[in-house]
Amino acid sequence: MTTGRQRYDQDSLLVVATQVFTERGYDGTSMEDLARVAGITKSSIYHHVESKEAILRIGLDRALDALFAVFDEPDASGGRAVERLRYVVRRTVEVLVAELPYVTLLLRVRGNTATEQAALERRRSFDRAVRALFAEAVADGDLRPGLDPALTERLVFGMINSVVEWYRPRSETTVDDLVAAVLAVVDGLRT
Amino acid sequence: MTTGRQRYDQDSLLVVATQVFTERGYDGTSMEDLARVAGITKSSIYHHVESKEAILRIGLDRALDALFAVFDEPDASGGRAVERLRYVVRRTVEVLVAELPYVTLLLRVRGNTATEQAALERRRSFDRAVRALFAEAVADGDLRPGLDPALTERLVFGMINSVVEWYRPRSETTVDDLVAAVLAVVDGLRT
DNA sequence: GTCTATAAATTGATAGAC
DNA sequence: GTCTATCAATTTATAGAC
Repeated sequence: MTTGRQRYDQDSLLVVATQVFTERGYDGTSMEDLARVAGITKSSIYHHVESKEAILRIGLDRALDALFAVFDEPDASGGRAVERLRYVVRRTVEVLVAELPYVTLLLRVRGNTATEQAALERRRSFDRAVRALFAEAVADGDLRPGLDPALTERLVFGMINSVVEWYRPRSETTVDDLVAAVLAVVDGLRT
Repeated sequence: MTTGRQRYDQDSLLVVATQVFTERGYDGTSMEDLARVAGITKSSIYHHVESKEAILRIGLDRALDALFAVFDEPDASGGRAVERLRYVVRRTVEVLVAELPYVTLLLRVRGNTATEQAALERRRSFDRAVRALFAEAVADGDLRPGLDPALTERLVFGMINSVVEWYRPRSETTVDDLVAAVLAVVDGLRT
């Protein structure tokens, strides 16, 4: 809390807006709600952003960019799919926590607008990439035989995504605890 | 599709309304949207239900009643917590699929109204009961030592709940496939 | 059980002053 | 960068006829 009245630019406004969208839902938040929380008027908000939907788009892109960046990271897995998979799982959890409000926003999108539909398509693209890793790890014989790669990917990443529903930074559970618990589940699927 | 015009009572209207709420979100659905999909006017809807929020309440109660009923079911687990836990996991997945639209509605509630807050409180109560089972199973030495019961419960039931995001009856994946895949993950945590 | 008509409030967004 | 004032459209809900 700084002394004196808050003054906004697009970035600082995005922080507040994403927070409110995450708490009440995008559709459940009116521009008036947003203005009240931000401590400015609706008009002032429109000075920084084109529309309510534009705020959503910026927030969603931030989450998606961060998630996709994981795939461009080099890792020391030595080419084994199951190790690459563990790396992607670990980093996805870390990104999810680091960008918690934005990833939460992303995971709650329903596809009601073109902006939301575009975000959902990028999400599906991410899932497909992870699914390929599961399939490869099963083919390598590193995950239990008979395990359905697509189904398992949905369950494991559904589990990871569910973290946004309860995890709060500064709680007793550290990110490393979280990563360890998630990897414990994944390792339970190994041969 | 029956011949002739659809005529509604509260139950048949609830089916349509829950479907639309689930697709677009409760806040993202207007009574006009609902009327259009149902093929009747807004006024007609108010003949069957008191308010938009009342529809939500009925749907949420249906999901919560079905989930809590699992705990009242007798099972042949012989008193061992880990077996009781497997039973609850299996039945929760089955109930989730059987009452898919209502459970989906429940899992998307944000707490914006008193109705939603009451539903969230009942959900937390369900989670506490499951968490106790995890704790007991760890204490019995039937789940990996060092495993955090509360954290693991959140991850496992987050995984289960995530099923509403993609599972559709009549798909290739049967309920039994789904239950088997979820139990495979749980069994990976056993000693 | 459904309709037309309408009310009262809220919504996303703009004009223009400071 | 923020404000007051305002708009047009939409929203939840009601009155009363058939």
